[in-house]
Amino acid sequence: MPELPEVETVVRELGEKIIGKVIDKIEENYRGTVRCNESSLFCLKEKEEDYLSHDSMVKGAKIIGITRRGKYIIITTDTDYEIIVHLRMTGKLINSSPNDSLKHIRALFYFTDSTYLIFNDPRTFGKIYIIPKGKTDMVIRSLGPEPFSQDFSAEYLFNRFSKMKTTIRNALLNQEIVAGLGNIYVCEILYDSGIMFDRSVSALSKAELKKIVKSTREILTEAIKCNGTTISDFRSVDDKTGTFQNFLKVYGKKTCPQGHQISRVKAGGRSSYFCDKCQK
DNA sequence: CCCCGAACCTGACAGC
DNA sequence: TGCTGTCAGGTTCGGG
Repeated sequence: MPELPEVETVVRELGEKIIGKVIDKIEENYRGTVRCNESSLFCLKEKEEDYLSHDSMVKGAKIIGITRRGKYIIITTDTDYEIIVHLRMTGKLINSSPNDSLKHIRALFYFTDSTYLIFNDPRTFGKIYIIPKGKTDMVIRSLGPEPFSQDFSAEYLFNRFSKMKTTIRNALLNQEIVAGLGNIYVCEILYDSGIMFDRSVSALSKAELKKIVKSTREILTEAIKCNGTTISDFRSVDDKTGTFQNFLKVYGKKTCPQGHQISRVKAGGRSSYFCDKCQK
């Protein structure tokens, strides 16, 4: 469930359920999922000597808030620590008891009221970070502006793009430029903007950048209303699915709404879908 | 310094 | 049926 609208949906739904609960412990079922050592927080593979017990950091912590920054979920507590979750490709937070349908539980929150929060993640890319308050910036420091903030504007993009030599697709996927976009929404945004994915950023006009900013906000707004996009659903019983996949115009499609053939190329290691008639 | 491909993993699916 | 190859919503690392 990985791009901004999906993360936003998780945050909204989870907030109602877990705020006020007190953590008894967080169990790690797959080594490296729960990170609390600052020196190895972001390492792809946690080294044996970096492993640190987090038991004392979370025991008795009361959850007082849950918010989002980019694709990161930030759970605040009444202790000196915050819990930050990144779902990566296949991570899911599920507010239910462990059961046989959840075959890839990588971490498990035990609450004092005998309920659970399950972190299920087949591909094991997802991570849970336990970080002292105030050091949260370590995780999030490099993120660009939120798409809905004033800071994300045509003017901003124009300034940043002037020094960059990459494509608009790669730039929008870069979380340091703007936080929260992923492959699906970038494809949709560029189609809606009428801009070809491989255009060089420094060659884009202010009018085109304005269109990108507008399309980004419109598409994300609609997707959030739909509770996000659900693709290739190997989902479990009680995690709800989004419906924005019904409104996708190019991602995973054969033809665009104008009836033109959709093309697909590998770019930056992943598929880019586009219409060469609608996008220039 | 910037950029891209590989790496980190498991599962689904198409084709033979 | 069972094998092989490809693909998947993300980020980090290392080589060019």
